[in-house]
Amino acid sequence: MTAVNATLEDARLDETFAALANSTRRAILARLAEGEASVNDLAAPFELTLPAISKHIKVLEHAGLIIRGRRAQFRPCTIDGARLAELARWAEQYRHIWDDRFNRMDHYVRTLQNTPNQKDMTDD
Amino acid sequence: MTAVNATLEDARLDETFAALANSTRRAILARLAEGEASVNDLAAPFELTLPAISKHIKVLEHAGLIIRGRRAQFRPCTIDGARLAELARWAEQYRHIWDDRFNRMDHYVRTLQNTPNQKDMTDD
DNA sequence: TAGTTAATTAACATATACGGAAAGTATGAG
DNA sequence: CTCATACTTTCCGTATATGTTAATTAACTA
Repeated sequence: MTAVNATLEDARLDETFAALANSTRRAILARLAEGEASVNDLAAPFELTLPAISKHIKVLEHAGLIIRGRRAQFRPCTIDGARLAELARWAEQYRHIWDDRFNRMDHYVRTLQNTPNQKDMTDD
Repeated sequence: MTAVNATLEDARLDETFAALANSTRRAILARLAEGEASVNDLAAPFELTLPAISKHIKVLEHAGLIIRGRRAQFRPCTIDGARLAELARWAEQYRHIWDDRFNRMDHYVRTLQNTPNQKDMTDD
């Protein structure tokens, strides 16, 4: 049930992960973490053409990772943390896999659940 | 300089994010967080064919998110937390963007340093 | 108005992703 | 050896991603 139906959050995570699966876009995001920047500002460090950067920015915007403004002929970009927060929460859900302290706690909880003092396991 | 050269970690993050940019693969990972499973076990909840699942598993394995064993004709899959930890660390780097407490601290530090957050864009 | 700057869109080439069907491999069981 | 089970690989179609160059739009500037 849960595994076959794609939820709204699934679709959003698809887009977030896909947007971040490119080092140019991650570098753009890193730059925007230091503050607002124009498309030309963002393009400067790269060996790519402006249209290429423009498209990367479009991907980041569509994924909700950045917000775009207007000032004269400039389209200033700002980072938006909401999707990054969602991503961090997603990763945190696996903390017990990679964090030894949580790993031990997880094992402790499992041990408690297997104690024959509980009613709910229908073992026979 | 930093922005144009792709590092080893960049390539690894590319692969990690790309592997996770698919809800089927994330669901497989979620299942494996509960413990080891065979390919058929993993395929059961989906409406996809076995070859499709097999390929998804291959992507997860190549991205280093899971490890595969051998037991008779079974190829049991296990989750590996290293890349997820790397991902969590990557996201944490942006915590000051989305966490208000850190945001205020960030602002306080900037104020102390008297460092302007933005470049001058000749507003008037 | 003509020109400059900022950025996007269009058209195109190439590569990769994702899915199915069919065939192939590997191990265990009779 | 033969069959069943558990997967993987190959082939193929379709869709999306990433980059280029050339053309276009939008807004300021002289």
